Amino acid sequence: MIFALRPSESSGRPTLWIPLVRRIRAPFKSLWALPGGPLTHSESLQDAASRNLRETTGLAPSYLEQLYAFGGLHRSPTQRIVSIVYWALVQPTEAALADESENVRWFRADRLGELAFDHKSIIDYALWRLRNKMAYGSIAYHLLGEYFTLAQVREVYEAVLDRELDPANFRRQIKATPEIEETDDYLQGGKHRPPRLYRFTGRPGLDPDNRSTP
Amino acid sequence: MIFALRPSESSGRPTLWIPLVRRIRAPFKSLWALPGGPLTHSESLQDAASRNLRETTGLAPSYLEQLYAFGGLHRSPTQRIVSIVYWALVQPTEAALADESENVRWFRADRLGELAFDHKSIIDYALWRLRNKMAYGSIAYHLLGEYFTLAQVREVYEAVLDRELDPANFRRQIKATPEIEETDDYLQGGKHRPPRLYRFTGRPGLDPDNRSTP
DNA sequence: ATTAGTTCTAGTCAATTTGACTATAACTAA
DNA sequence: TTAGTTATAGTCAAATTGACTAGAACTAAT
Repeated sequence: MIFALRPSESSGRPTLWIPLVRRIRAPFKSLWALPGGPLTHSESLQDAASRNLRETTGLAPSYLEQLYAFGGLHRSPTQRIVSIVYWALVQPTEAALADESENVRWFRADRLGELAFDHKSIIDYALWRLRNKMAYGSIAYHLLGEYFTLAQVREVYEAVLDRELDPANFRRQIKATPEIEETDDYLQGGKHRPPRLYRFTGRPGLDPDNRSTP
Repeated sequence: MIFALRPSESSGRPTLWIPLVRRIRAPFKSLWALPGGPLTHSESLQDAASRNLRETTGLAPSYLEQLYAFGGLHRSPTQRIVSIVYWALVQPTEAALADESENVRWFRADRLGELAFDHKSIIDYALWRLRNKMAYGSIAYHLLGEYFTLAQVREVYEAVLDRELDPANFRRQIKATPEIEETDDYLQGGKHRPPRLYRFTGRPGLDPDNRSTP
């Protein structure tokens, strides 16, 4: 499952979106579902997740982490399926490259209708995890490009946590984290005072199993 | 994998221990390994973890949570194995019931020799997660019995975080959490002033997949 | 050119939390 | 009765947080 920022149609402020694929066969034919597919014998879990994302949506996300292994008995009406779910955060430039078609479309993460299987509850769990990671951790930057303004970081927090934050206090906290590096550049072209650009220098926080194909 | 508190042989203070089973066949014959076994078609992941624990160690832990799904290509020299690992915290009364034998023995979690497969690194990852959960969250109480003193809680924190904590300040923080309930009883039989007993009223924090066999 | 409007940014100040420490209460063992 | 030890409450300064003020720096309208 993939999270990316896109401007909301109504307010224009950035909100969370995820791409879904339409099922073309039973069960749940023509319902929307998370992209995915089987694990082969010659790839690690993470490699399989990457490959499935690429094949279904064309995306190659920079941040990919294991979410959870779902293995309830009745997740699929036809057979017993164990899904080891990965989640990705993609930067706006990456997200723009996603193939969109009749059977692949982006949806607002907080406005989903009925989905195939238990995918709705999987997404709800991922949203909960995302909010938790955001509260303590440096994950927001993977939804932004290499350079960003502090106001953009704040908008990410506001979108995910769904509440407004005081700009001055937020800036003070972010500037106190050593992983955020001030650059000498400013974002030009805005309507008001040009904000300074910053850069994230931290590392993604590797998964324990991340040693992919050696 | 199972964590329990036991007094250290040297200092007598409580430390983390885990039970391991000796492998009786190749690969890694006669090395110690985490208990585990295959998933059958008719049980959820959590049920399978419970059953495997019961069959190998006789334990029925009250706290059981998914740790991570390990799926690297070379975890086993003979075949490709995906392990969905669960971890449990057991109370001292439960831990005392564990079958110990020639092929099942308890080890100090921080003093392990060579283990079968990648089980050493799995345990290291679990220890890291345990420390993280301990720092923010109410997980320590699952290593204690129903009633406990604040000094016992502090000893759990000290064992897991591996540093000493100021008794007075620790007490202040714990007493500020609403999930800790003061009782009218005191622990008798100690050598000094009898400490008050407390009770944990919070819930285990359910897994997303916890709806076991319906 | 001036002004109004907006965002960016730095700073103040009180309230809250944290860390280090002191003091007293309550028990056991000598 | 006293010494020793743990339990518990409290103090105080340092650090952090939340609410707020104010000036700086830009664009767009007049």
